[in-house]
Amino acid sequence: MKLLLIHADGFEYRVTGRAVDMAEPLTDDMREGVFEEVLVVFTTVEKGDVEAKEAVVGNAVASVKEVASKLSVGRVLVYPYAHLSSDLANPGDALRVLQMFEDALRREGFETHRSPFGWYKSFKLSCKGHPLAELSRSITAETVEVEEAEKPTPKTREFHRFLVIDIDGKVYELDPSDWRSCPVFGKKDPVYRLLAIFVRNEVEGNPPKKTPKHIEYMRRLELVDYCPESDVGNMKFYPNGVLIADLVKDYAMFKVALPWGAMKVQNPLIYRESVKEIRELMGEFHERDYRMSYGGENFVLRFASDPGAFPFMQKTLFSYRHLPVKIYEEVQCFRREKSGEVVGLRRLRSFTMTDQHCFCRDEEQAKEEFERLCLLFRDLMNMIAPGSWVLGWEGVEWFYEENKDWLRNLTVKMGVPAFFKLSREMSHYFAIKNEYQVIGADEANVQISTVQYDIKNGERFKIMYVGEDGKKHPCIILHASSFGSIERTLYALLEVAARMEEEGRPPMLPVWLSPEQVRLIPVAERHVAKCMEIADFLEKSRVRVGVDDRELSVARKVRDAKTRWVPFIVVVGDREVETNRLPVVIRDKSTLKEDYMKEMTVEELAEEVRSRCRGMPFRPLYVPRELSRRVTFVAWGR
RNA sequence: GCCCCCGUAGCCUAGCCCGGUAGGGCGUCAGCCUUGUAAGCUGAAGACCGCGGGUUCGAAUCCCGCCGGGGGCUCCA
Repeated sequence: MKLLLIHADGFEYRVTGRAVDMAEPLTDDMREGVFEEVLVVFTTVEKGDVEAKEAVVGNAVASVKEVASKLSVGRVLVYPYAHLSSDLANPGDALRVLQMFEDALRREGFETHRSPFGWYKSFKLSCKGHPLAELSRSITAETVEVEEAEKPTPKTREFHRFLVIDIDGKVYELDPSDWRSCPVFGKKDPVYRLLAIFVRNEVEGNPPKKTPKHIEYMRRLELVDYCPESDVGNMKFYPNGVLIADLVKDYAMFKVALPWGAMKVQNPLIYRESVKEIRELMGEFHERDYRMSYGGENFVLRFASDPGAFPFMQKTLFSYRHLPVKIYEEVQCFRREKSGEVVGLRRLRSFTMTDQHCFCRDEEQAKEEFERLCLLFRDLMNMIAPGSWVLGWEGVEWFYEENKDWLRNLTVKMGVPAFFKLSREMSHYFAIKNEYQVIGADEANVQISTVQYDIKNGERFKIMYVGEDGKKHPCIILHASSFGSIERTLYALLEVAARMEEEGRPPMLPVWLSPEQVRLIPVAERHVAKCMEIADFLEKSRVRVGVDDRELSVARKVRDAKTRWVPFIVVVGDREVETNRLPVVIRDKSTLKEDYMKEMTVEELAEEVRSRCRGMPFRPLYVPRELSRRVTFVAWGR
C-alpha cells in the first residue's frame, strides 16, 4: 500500500464521472466534500496488500497516527488514488481494503472521511507547505518504510570533496560520512575542538540549539534590544551598543580599509527595480526584499553591498595603471528573512556590513590582494574573538588544484586550521571564498569576515579597466567583508563571553570594546571627589571610566559593576585617599569564584588598561560618567 | 513560511486547569542609614492581565483571529 499524506489548510472535491465499472454506489453526501485543517491521505492499494490486509491496514493506521499526532490534526480524509503504484490490486479488493482502513481510522478516534472509489473527481488542495506537510509512506504487512517527500537536503549536496588544511600545511582529505576518524581532530589544541564543531555543523547540520545566551546579555548590558514598533529583526541600539558598533566600524575603517588602501564611498539605500543591474542582482531572492512603490515605480531597499558598488564602479573610469582599485563602504542592508528565522542577533532583517571591493587586473594581482585581505582579517578575528574562530572555505575544485600550494601557505600564515568544501562546477560568481567562523557557547558557527574571489561579475556587470592596448578588459573582483554584519559580530562577542562563563571565567568583552573600562566606587560620599579626580586622569589617558556616586552600599555597587562586566573595578575610601594606591579587581585574571586584586597607582592602572587596547580604536564614554546621572534603558529584575 | 510553547506594573513572576476584574519580589520615588569588594532599613506610587472579537449575568482565566517573543523545521545572494 502506498500513502501520500498532505497536511492541508483546505481540501475540496467533486465527483465528475464514473471511472471504473466496479465503482462503488454513490450516496448524495459522497458527491462532494469540503474540509478544513485536514490530513489528506491519498491511498493506493496494491496487489500484495490483499492477502495480509489486516496487517497492512494496521500498519497504515499506525503510520497515519504518527503523522497526525506530530501535526496535531484530528481530521483525516482517505482519498483513493490509483497513481502511486503500477501494481494495483483489483478494484473490488481495493475498495474493501479502503473501507477497512477508513473504519480502523475512525476507531482510533479520528474524524474520518472517505471520498468515493471508482469515480473521477476534481479536487482543490491547499497544502500548508511546512517540512512535514508532504510525506509519503510505503506500507507492507511487516514494515513501515519512512520516506519523507521533502527530504532534508544534506548541507553537503553541492560539494563532492572535503578536506582540512592544518596550520603546518598538512592536508587531510575527509570522508563526510566518517569525518570524525580523521587524525586532525585528535590533536590537543582547543582550536581543533572548534574545528570539529564547525565541520560537524557543515557536514551533518547544526545540532539542536540551546537558548542563545546573547539575548539576555544584549539586554542586560543595555547594548541592543528588540523594537516592536519596527518590523521584526530591526533592532534598537542603546548608547553602549552604539559605542561598540562605532568602535567596530572604526576598526574596519582605520585598521583595515584605509591601511589596505581603500577609498571610502557611500551609496544610497533605495534602488530602482527598473534598472537592469538591480534586477539581476535581486535575482531569485526577490521575495526577501523590502519593496515599495511610488508614483508607478518600484523600489527596493538595499539588500547587499553590490547594488551600490557595481553601478558605482561601472561608471568609474580607470586604467591598468590605477589597478588595483579599492573601495570601502559601510552598508546598511535589508532582507526580509522569514519571521521564524529571526532570533536575537543571530539573523536580522536589517544589519550593517563593512564591505570592501578590490578590482584587479589579473590573477597575480588578485591573489596578492586576496592574501593581504586574509591576513588583515586574521588580525581582526584575533582582536574580537581570540582563540574562538576557525576558517571555512568553499570553492571549485579546479581552482583549488591549480592553487593548492598557495592555499596551503596561506593557511600556515593564518595560523588557524581550515576546512575546505569543493564542488565540481562553479555554482556562484566566486571561484573560491573563505569565511571566518566564530564558535560560541551555543556551538553554532557565526560567519564574521569573508573574502571572495570573483571571476564572473567583472564581465557580467561590465566593470572594466582600460588596458595597455587601449581596450577594455573585465576586472577580477575581490569581495571582502571585514564584518559581514556588525550585529552578528556583537552576537559572536556575546556568545564567546557565554563560553567563558561556562568555563568558569567571568564573561566579558575585549577591553577595547568594553563600554566602560574602569568603574570607580567611592566608599562614602566624601570619597566621590577623589574618584572624580582619578577619573579625570584616566580619561586623559583615553580610558572610559564611570564613577558610582550613588548612595548605596559598597557591596551593592561592586555587584552592579560586576554584572555589567566592567573589566577593572576600584573601591576608593579613606585608605586610598591617603596612600594613593588603588586596589584594582582585574576581571580577565579573576575566576567566577575568586577575584584577582592588585594594588597599583593611577598611572599603572592607566597603563594596565592601555596594554590591552594597544593599537585599537578609542572612543569616549557615550553615557554620563556618574552612575547617578544614568537612566535605566532595560530594567532587569532579579 | 510552517509546527510547538509563551505574553500579568519598567523587569521577574503567583493566579488560568476548575470564570466572580489581581498577590509577591526587584527596580523607581520619598525618608532613614554614611556605608570597605556580588543585594542595608521603612514607606509610597505604579496593571485597559499583549491587541481585537466571541461565549457568559460576569473573562487574566474558556473559544477564535491578530501582534510580539522563544524553541524547532526549512532557508541563508
